Amino acid sequence: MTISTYNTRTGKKEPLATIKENHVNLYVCGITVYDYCHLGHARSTLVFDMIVRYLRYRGKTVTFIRNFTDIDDKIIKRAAEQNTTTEELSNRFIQAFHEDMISLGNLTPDLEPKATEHIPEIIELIETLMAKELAYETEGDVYYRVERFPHYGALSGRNLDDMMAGARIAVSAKKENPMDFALWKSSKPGEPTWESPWGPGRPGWHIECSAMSKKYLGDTFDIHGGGKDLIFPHHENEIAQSEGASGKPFVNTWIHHGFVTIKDEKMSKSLGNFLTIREMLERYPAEILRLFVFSAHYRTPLDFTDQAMHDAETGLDRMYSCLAAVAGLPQSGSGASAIGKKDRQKLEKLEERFCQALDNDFNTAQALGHIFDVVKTINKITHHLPENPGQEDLDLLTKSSNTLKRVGEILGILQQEPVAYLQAKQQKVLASLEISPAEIDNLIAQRNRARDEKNWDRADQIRAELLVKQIEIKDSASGTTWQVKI
RNA sequence: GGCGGCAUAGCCAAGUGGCUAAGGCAGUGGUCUGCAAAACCAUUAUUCCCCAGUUCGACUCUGGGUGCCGCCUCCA
Repeated sequence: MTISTYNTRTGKKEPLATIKENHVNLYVCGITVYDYCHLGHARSTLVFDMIVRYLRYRGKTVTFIRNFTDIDDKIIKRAAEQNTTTEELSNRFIQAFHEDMISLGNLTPDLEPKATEHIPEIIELIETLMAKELAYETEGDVYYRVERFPHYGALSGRNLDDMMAGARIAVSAKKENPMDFALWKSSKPGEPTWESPWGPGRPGWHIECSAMSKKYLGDTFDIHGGGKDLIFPHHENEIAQSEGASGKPFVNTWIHHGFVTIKDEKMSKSLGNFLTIREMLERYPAEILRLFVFSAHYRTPLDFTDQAMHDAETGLDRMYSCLAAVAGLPQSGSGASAIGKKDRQKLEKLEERFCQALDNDFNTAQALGHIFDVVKTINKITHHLPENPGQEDLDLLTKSSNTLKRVGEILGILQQEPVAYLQAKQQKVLASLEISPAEIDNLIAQRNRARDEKNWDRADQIRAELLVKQIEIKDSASGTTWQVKI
């Protein structure tokens, strides 16, 4: 089995070929740190978290780099507004980002380089471009000469003439061509600056990714990722910079994920229709958010609704209930096997089917379908298990439950103790209710007395009373149990 | 205007040139129960936006149309 990925560069799904066998060098564009991250950023980190986990699961070693852009116009502006330094501001939001990552349960990249810590590398790269006449200096600014780079626009499928026709580019007298972009910007008084051959200034937006990826991964590496909105101009410009300087191919595989939308509109800072990760996690546990994000393929838009979150939550409860049921089975039995061939196969093939789905361009939606399919099968089996089950069947159920947890780990779900998960959930809701367990037990005792007297009206009345307070009761041969209605 | 993507049941969402069009949520009928709940069983798209073409055969390929979204300015 080979892993195939959709490559933006070629526009096709293709087998993932790496430069070094069984090693993947991955560079993901991180955030510009001037504010809290929203759900769209969360999707980005979750998607690459899953990809890294899966590649490692499939036996590859992965060098995972995600940068911080900690100097740019927005940071300068925001710092001025808050009467602080760009350094303080960016450090504050890097810290916030790290907190968010921990809350989301994401792995930490192997390296999280910052632009401001790579100024010498950036200057060196610009000097190379200057020497090749791919860049020019005007009044302390340095621009990239896009007309000199023959493949400019190849990644995003545009050409310079079309883009100029679009004419949405602010024409600057300093530029030879309106499409030329800044590599180095001269600084205004009061702005953070670094010394350079072109005078005091700071790097442009795109150059740090070229400089840092080169430093840590070399001129050519395996996968470069980010949101679809980075294809143009950010990644296009990175290619122009890196390939212009090195003369070698920059990246073999480009992976771009889709946006999170609200009411089918892109969630973005400029539209103001965003929900920060923090706000989100106050409302829903991270595991539910992960399930929601992975319920759609990473390249399609993902529309956020409370209904969708509710669906994810119900689905997760279903998975944990299934795991809890298996955990509650006896350890041993001496009966005959009762699991049919078809069901047995379904359970045994889970891992294989899960991998097939993820091999196919990380199709998490399909993979989750297989998980639910197995959950359904396990539920069916446990429900029909005879009083003295077969040892073989018990072993298969335990094994399947472990497989569920193992594949769940790739998505960052199902890692809690199932019984504890369900209890914690009950308790959380219970804490917000206006009834104590003692009161509930008291009412159930009263109801059971009524039932013994066959006073069904009274019994039903108590049950209805409890239900109003979100308490559901279950009568069974071994007594009455209750749970919070979720 | 240029470039790209999407359109599958009430909602969400996979998928394939021909075998039953996954799965989740919601709904309905049944088993169980004093009645319920939970769980389980069954059931819910003769059909995949519309039109034309290619093909023995298309939802899947080609062309056209419609609608929605994104990028072209900062953006994950």
